[in-house]
Amino acid sequence: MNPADIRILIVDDEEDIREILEHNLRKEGYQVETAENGKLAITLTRSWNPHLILMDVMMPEMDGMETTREIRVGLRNNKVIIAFLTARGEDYSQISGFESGGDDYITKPIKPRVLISRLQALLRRLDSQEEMPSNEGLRADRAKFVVFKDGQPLQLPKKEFELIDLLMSKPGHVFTRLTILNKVWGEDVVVGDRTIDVHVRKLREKLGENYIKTIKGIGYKYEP
Amino acid sequence: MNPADIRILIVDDEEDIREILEHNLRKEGYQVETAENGKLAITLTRSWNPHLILMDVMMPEMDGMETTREIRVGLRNNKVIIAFLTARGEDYSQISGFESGGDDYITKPIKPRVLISRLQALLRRLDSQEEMPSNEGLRADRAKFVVFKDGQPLQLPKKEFELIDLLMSKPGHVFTRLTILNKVWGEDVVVGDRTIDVHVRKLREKLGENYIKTIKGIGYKYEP
DNA sequence: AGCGGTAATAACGAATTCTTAACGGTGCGT
DNA sequence: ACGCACCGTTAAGAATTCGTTATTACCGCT
Repeated sequence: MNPADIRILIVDDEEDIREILEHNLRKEGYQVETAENGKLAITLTRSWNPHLILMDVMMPEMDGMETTREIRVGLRNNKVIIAFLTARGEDYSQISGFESGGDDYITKPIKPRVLISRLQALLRRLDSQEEMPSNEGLRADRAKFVVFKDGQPLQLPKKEFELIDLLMSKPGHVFTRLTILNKVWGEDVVVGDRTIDVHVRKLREKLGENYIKTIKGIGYKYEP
Repeated sequence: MNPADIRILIVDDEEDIREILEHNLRKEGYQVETAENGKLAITLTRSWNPHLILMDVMMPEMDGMETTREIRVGLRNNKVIIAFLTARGEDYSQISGFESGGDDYITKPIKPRVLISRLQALLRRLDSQEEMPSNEGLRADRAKFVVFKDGQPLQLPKKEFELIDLLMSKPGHVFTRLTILNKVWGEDVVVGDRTIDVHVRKLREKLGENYIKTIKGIGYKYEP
């Protein structure tokens, strides 16, 4: 995949580190954003949907592990790769983070050339996974409750957004009406039979007829 | 994926290391083989086709980098994940091995619990690659409610899908009409005698005549 | 209270899917 | 050759499911 199509998010509380990393990664052609704390990282992850996150383990308030967990549970489309940054001295026991969803770790001090190599190795798995949310077609932004259609932002009402977001979380996957009701409306909310249809109708009006497909007798699915 | 289905190859010239690693990985349920040099590693890789290789970087004669290159060029189905073992002191410049196809590295001394975590992280990418499109014959995808015929997706109505899905769940197995009625229509649903036949007819129309076979007096079966 | 926007429902029509019924064919035993 | 049991095929109409519109209820805001 082209570096220019890859979004990397740097999360570190030290400004120096952020700048060094950002500079080196930009030099390679990647898209780069930075966050100085876990909260910002989560927001940016939701809205910007990076392919890879470089996450400092040691941070005040919310550390890398916690941030990682938040990101993993909050994200529907759970494909982001997370690489931890650790000081060389730190004990490896920290790296239980792998069990909370981290994918690799990199020790400081960081040598730029080595970093690039590692990242390329990590990013290789993106290639094998093809289907990455790109700017074509639709993209949902959970932080802003906005859906981008061919780059154009579209403000959607809550229910409509949650519905399309659910469908888009697994492209091609068919969600039964029951599942949709449980996830979007809640476990024990009772609504009429035609409610889902009406929301689908409005989504198709706004997004176009070709994204949501009806599977009669089963439910609906999203296809790119 | 189940540990018992995963093959891990250990490549190291030191017998102690090999034994420690082998013991720990077997304890987790993995299949394990060992090789004491690069040549043996290549042979074993070709014949045994491991999912993951733990490769020592420093070895006499053929080192880990060279072995890796050999394996990468020689293998057709190039899915094997290679993790390097390096002494903590060694310089990272060694890790140009990433560019020769390595996927990760792990520093010695090795702590078993950390190792297992790392491997699980690496092996995750195997899971995400699940669906290997075997383009021959039919494949039913319950998640997408779609049947693939020679790679072409086919949308089937609910009953038809459930019927072919049932038959395909045990290729070659004969399902009696009664069993089919219970599983597809439900325990206490009463339908006419010809209902199944009609659905079989439609399936044969759409999929071809050669997949569903009639066993007179008994029922139907699917054969690939 | 009035307004703007969202959410849910009802009612009807349209489309698809399912079932049935009727008839035809095949094989087997007598 | 005949009857019987079983399956195949077709077409028609039930039954289910979905789409659409209009209407009402709701909620937050000014």
